[in-house]
Amino acid sequence: MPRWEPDARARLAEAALHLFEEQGYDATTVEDIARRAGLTKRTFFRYFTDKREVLFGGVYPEGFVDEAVLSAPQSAGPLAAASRGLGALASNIDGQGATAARRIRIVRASPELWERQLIKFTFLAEALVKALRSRGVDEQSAVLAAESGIIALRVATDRWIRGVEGASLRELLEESVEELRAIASSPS
Amino acid sequence: MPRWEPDARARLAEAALHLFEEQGYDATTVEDIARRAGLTKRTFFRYFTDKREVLFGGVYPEGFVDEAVLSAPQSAGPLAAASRGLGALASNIDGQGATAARRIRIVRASPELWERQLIKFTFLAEALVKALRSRGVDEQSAVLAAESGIIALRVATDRWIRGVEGASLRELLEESVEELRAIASSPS
DNA sequence: GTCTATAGGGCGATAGAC
DNA sequence: GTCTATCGCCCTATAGAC
Repeated sequence: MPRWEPDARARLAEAALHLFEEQGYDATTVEDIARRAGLTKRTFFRYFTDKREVLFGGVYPEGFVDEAVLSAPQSAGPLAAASRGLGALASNIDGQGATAARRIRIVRASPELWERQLIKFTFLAEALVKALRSRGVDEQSAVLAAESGIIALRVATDRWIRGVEGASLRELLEESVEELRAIASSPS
Repeated sequence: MPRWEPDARARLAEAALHLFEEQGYDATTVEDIARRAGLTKRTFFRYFTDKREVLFGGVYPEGFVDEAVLSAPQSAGPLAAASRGLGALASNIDGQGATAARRIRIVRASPELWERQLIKFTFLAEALVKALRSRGVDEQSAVLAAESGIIALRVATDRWIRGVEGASLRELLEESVEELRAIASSPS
């Protein structure tokens, strides 16, 4: 018998998800979360640097994109390569079942959490830029391609969350990227 | 004789700018700012909802974009119209002198402030989307054009802040938009 | 686990301006 | 008298230090 229940981190994350859904992010204190996970406030801050991180701390999407970007065909331009990377990420989210959608909905409901989400996108962009750079893309173009790709992902996520069509996030991403291309070649 | 010095809001903003530059955002408390402006902490929170807002609260860039977007020629596509709006904003920043650059540098130095900046970009995007919509652009395209334009502005701002070339933000924005168009038409 | 600094806000008191 | 900007006091929660 272990002295503590295992997976303190995961239990805290699940407790937070539940409480944020039930009573909202603001109305939930760190102590509430810790208690529900059978831990103390002090322990919460050992796992997460702040209250918001509990919704993001387990997810490191940067890991997925790297390989996918590098394995894109030589002929692929910067935006296509970036889309490859984001497509891998989208597939992963598609595979996570309902939890991912729950998380996203909570984040969208709170400005504070949305702020944090936006900065996470920045980290994702940095990872994409790094991968594109090692394909020989220049800095400026890499940043533009990475950030544009992420815009497409965000737009796709909007539609995915509303979820009327039942399409996968990955499919919706492809569509958004195509639309982005169309807009960028619209008359100036 | 008025009982209080006028312009409490502006005094607080200037005090914050000075102290953040001098000792950093984290090391500066709201009380420090208030004291320097000859006010109390409580009054600070009458003007700004939180500590970060003191760097953003005076700036409402959304106002500029609307007219510029609507006055773009009929022939202009969504991205061109969005760029018009952002160009008006860039010109305004160019005209603000050194204060704008000081603000941007402080914001870039603190992750917390950068988070807030990102959410302000979201508001700007919403304003752009609204203007584009009233030009008859569909929702999806409007979001993509607005967000892409803002990406171009961000990239341009990076270069402007480094400021080696001495070019105006407006000029750098035009260049970034052209580069964005090139990337979006790169092979898939 | 306790102790402390700070953010942020609720409410009422104050002291001019009108 | 009313109106309004500021202040004072009190409180909770976050976050981190010891």
